[in-house]
Amino acid sequence: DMFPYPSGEGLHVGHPLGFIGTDVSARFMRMNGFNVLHAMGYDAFGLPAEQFAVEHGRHPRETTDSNIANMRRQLHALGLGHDARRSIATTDPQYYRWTQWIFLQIFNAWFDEDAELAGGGKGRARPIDELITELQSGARATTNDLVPDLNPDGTPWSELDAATKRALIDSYRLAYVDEAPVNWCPGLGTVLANEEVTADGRSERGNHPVFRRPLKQWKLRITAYSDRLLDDLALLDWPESIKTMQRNWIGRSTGASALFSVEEHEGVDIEVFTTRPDTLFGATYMVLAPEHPLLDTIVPSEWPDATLAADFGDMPVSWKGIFGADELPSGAVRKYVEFASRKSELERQAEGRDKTGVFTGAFATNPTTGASIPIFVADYVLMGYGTGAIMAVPAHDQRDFEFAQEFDLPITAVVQPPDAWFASHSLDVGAPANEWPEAFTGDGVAINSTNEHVSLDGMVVDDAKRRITAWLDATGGGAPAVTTKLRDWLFSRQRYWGEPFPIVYDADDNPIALPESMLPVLLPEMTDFEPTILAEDDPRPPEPPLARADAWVAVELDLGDGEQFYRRETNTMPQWAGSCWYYLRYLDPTNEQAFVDPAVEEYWMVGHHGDPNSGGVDLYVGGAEHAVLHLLYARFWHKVLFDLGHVSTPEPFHRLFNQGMITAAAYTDERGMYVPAEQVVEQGGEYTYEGAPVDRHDGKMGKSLKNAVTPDDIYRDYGADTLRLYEMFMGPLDASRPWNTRDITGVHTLLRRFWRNVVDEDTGALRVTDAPADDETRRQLHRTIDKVRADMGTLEFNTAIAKLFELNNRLNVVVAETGESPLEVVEAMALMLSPLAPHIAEEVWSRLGHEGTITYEPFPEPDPSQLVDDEVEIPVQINGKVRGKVRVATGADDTAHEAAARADVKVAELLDGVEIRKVIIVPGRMVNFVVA
RNA sequence: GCCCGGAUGGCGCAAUUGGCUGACGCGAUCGGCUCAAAACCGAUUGUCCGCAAGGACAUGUGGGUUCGAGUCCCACUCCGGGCACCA
Repeated sequence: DMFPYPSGEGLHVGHPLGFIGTDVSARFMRMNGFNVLHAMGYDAFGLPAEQFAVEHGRHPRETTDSNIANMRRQLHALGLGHDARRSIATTDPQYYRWTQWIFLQIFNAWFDEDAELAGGGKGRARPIDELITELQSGARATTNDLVPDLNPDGTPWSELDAATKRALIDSYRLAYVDEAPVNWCPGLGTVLANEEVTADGRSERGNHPVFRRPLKQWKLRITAYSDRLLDDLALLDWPESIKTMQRNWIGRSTGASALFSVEEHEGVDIEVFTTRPDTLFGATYMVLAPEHPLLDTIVPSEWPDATLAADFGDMPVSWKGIFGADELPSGAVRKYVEFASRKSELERQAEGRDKTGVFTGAFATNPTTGASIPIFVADYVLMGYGTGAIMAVPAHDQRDFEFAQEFDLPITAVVQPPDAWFASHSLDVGAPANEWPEAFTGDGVAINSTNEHVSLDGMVVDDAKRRITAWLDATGGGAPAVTTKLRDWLFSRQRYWGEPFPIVYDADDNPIALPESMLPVLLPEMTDFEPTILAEDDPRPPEPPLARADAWVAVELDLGDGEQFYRRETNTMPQWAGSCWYYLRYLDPTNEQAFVDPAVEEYWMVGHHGDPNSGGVDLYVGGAEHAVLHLLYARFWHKVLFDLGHVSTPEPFHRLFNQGMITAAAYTDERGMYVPAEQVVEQGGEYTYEGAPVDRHDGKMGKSLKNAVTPDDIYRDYGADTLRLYEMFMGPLDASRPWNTRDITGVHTLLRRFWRNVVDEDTGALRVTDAPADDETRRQLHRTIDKVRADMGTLEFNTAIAKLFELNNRLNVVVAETGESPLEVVEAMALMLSPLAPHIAEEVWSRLGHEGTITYEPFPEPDPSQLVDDEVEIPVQINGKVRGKVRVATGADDTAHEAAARADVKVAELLDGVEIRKVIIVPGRMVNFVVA
């Protein structure tokens, strides 16, 4: 009858706040009658299987099951094991099958920008068959903005050849093969999505350098959904910071497009996007991205020294680029393009903002001024954003300003900065722009912006934008435009581990979807499944491990045209594919007829949280590190499934809660190297390691900082309940918290004292009485229930636990005085403790004589009559300083409050003989005398 | 550089959302129990002045609004996170 110490085995936990927080809130919700599906993360099973396999030189499939079993043991050790959880193994053939099935839905869909949405707005996915019908019937034009050169003349469908028809349809698909510059990471032997590359140009996993390289890869058309992904954030109960991150990542900008005609090339226009169309008159040159398709067209055979516009005088030598002044334009441009494409993101970063570029030899005409302006190619313009070309307005854009200084290009002010701006730069008011130290990007009045058709002069920026955009629109030289930073999602990886694509290629290299009946496509057994790691400068294309499985790659199938030979797609899907829909599979994990039964899906996903707007998972607890990865990708897949009628809510996760991480003190020596934290000695605020002083700072627990604390010792010495309770008591769940082992004794004491208030440890007998609690204890009990209930609902477990401490402290007093605990208090205590410390609560519950488990008992309800007091103590202030305290009856009027306050001896003394200017009374709160 | 958070005792953190700052826990100090230590139990614990009663000062810094500011406004400092040549 000693205190029970539930424990487990082999525990390694990186950041268990989320697991335990999820479990505690799930238990609480279930006790309140919610239906709870407890889905541990798809890859929450410790090491990702593939990484584990590579580190241990084993086949991933061998390791996954033991990996999951290991995680189960860990969860059990934390007291997280209970029957509501369901799990699915990522190796489950059914899971492969339905992931591939969803991919086929995406592949066989297109985005109709004009289709009405049920909830208002436009643009949704539709089956590709409907597109084909529209094309055949002529209801839809056969030109396609997605790939403009497929059928530029709009030749009718019936006159197109089969190859063009097929290419046209493929270009509409939400999943498509594209040859374009991608993030190539030789260190991992695979390509990566933009979201998986860090700001300093390295892979998020493994921290290897990443290079840009054109490769043929699968992409998903997430950009089609950028408006809805942005707008629907309003429906969600998510942390504002995550919403902001998604907004920034999608990066919608509004502005205008404008056409600049290329001189000497009849009918060739360069389209630019700008958020500052009001500065069009100040465009003194243009820049194309190194990958811009028009480069080939416009570069002349000779440098145009003779034809340079008068403004530029002799062409500066620097314009010919950094590879020698004797190059012809084509050579200079080609070498520059090569130079730019070979640079890694890391090198770009290291070079800072230094502007490089080459003059293409061609000129364009500024549509407002008619001036000839040179066209450059430079890598500060990115092909992936806007149109891959810009009009450069050096006076009002800092990047253009720096480039113009580097290359001696004219800088013309078309917005007048305020006088204060000139003053702050020690310039005379109205000084010409080529004397400025930086571009002026603020608001001001347009100048130098008049031609014979339009004038902006005198207008503020917003008015000028509207005016010039209207003029561009009217003349056909441009239009209002919206651009986003979001790019299509690069979806293929050169790894063994991952779902194979349900795609084969025919003799003409056309991708063909496998029929549903041929799913799942399983990975072949291979002995060598490691990715091909290439040197950074190796020109060979990356080879996926599956390409080496010859017998698997070549297949003979009947796909409608009789038996034919096909070649399987050898890339695999990224880890995100599975995590994009696992929450749906958890609803119905053993279903072999569908990825989820529609009735089951509707039961769990629709409107259980009382908010009809978004639906989806009621509460999703997870880390903020997935803000623009999993949480964006899953929203995208879910919306496609929604559009195609496979799920019934527009969003996957209604309420998102980001748990914090457990950090720990880490120490660095003089060289900045981490030293083992457990061997650091503290003495009088100074920290030393092997006698040498070290610096202390906080960091995420882990191997790299040498500061991991394994909870093994904690649950061995104190039990899993104590560990759970400690982690929930450390502070708010959404904040990262430093681990401090010695703080554990506090919560352990709470459990031990509660246990002793129920059980006599010497005899094992209950010390519980049916007699009612005294009035004060009972009032405190109901107040505690009220507060704990509220705090649990908002996931504020730390303050809920504080209240349980207080109630148990009261119980200590009662037991000390009477030798017994009132049953009503003990039962409520056990119930309130149950989500937080399930083992001890269950044990107490059972000892109290209850048959069933405490897990399904409803959470206690407060008695409202116990929550109100007859009297309340309030402070009496004089000039805002507390000078006394008085008791007033609940609901007393102002007069009674003032009378009570004046009756206080000390207050009366201080008020004696002074002029009272005003009396502020907040009933039930305070009385304040304002005196002279 | 831009966008989010945050800063309260020796420490982790509370504060009914403008109304008694520091709940609860850790640590520390003193005491009890003990041959002794651990465990356990009790008391004290924001700082300063004071024997005490009591008083003054205190929520990163400097201003402001208010009868009253940890909370609201303005300017700044530091810490954490995210983004970053996005036209």
